[in-house]
Amino acid sequence: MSTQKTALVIDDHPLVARGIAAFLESHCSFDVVKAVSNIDDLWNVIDPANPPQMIILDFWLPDGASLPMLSQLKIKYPNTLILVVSADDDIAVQRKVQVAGAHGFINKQESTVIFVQAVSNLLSGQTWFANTTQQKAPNNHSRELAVTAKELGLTARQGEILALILNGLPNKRIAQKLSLSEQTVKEHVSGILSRLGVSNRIEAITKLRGNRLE
Amino acid sequence: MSTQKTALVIDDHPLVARGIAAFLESHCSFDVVKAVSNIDDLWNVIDPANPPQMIILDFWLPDGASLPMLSQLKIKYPNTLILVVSADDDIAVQRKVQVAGAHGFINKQESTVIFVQAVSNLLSGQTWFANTTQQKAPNNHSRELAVTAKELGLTARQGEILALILNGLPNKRIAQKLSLSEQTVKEHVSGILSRLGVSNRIEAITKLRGNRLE
DNA sequence: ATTAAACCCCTACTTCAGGGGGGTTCTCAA
DNA sequence: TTGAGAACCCCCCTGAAGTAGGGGTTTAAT
Repeated sequence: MSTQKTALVIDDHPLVARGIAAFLESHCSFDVVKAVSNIDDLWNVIDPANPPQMIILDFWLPDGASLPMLSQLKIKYPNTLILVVSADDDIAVQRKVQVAGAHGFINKQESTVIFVQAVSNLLSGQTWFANTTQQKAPNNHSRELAVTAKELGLTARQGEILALILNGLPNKRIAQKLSLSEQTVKEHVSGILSRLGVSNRIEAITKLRGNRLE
Repeated sequence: MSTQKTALVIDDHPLVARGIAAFLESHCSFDVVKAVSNIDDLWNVIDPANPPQMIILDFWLPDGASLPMLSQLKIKYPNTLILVVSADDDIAVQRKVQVAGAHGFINKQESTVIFVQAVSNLLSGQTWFANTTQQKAPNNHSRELAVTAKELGLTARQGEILALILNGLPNKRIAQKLSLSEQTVKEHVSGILSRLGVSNRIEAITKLRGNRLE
């Protein structure tokens, strides 16, 4: 139980909070994800002796309460990762939460795959903030639920193999289908797994569950 | 598959859409809940021969596209229930969607319990609008569904373990979680696999993808 | 009282998955 | 020209997954 990975979602819309929590539980390797919609509830839900590994915080809480709350969270639970989500893509908002000490900022319009990547980045000790110079391009082109190999940072071959993995094929059958040696398939699989930040194909499947590839 | 109960969630924020979909799958009696974030995708996702029982539609889509879309949906799929959700509680919004033919309207700030009630009301043929001539029928039939119950020939323990398998947990962690020996878990896994007619857990996951265990 | 089924544990054993070494080509860019 | 990256192949090794034996308990039904 000391190894329980827990997270907490704060959003003033209960349905959204519960929904994101459910998503995190099924896609991001958390054991328990709680959801709160009321700012007062927040402090009751957190166990001071065992704070969550990560808090997903909606930026647009009533009365602009999110930034002060962020500061309080940083003080009380300095080891908790804080990922701020927002519905608007004003770069000023990101800068605000960044200086306030959040570990990551992500737009609600981002695809779920990007969201999963952001979460795993934070979990591995990195941060997640949009680069103000580039960005923009990838997600405007619609089709949010369909994921391309490029969006995942995969090569064409890797994307091809990932599609077969997601269909449940073992390496041997992938090799037959693509006329490759099984060893070569393993190489590609290893590349895919490390790129996705998972440790085996099952995690890859459950992580990308609900998304179509290509 | 003709008895599959499906729903569709439309929200321009992918995470919210997927989150609500996950919530519906786990808390309402739907077998499959799809999520789309792009208006163009909507028409591709719907199978005209087998439209979803219910569509959850975010009111604040870009360019005010929700009302025209609502009308189109009513024409093409008159039997599909439409529940509109919105972040603001302007009564005028509700009136608009009501005259446009929606079966229900609910605020995102409502508790999840209310949301579940609204969904089951619609499913039972009633409507759900605030402030009008309707009363909150308190849980007329609480058929807590059977989304994908163990009634696929699995014992209680097997269902419990299958749920963990579908979340991507390896045998060792399943054993820890249930305080069992790893070997015992393997026994149950073997039982599950032969019962489901698959040869390994990956096939089980891909076979049951989209279904949620209780 | 006996049987059956669900549950639990053990020792093997085989196969697969994934990581670690080696390599080889080919292409593209500095 | 050199170098980097992608795609391909091979061998070895660890560990997980799954099967097949062997035990055992409890509970419910016959």
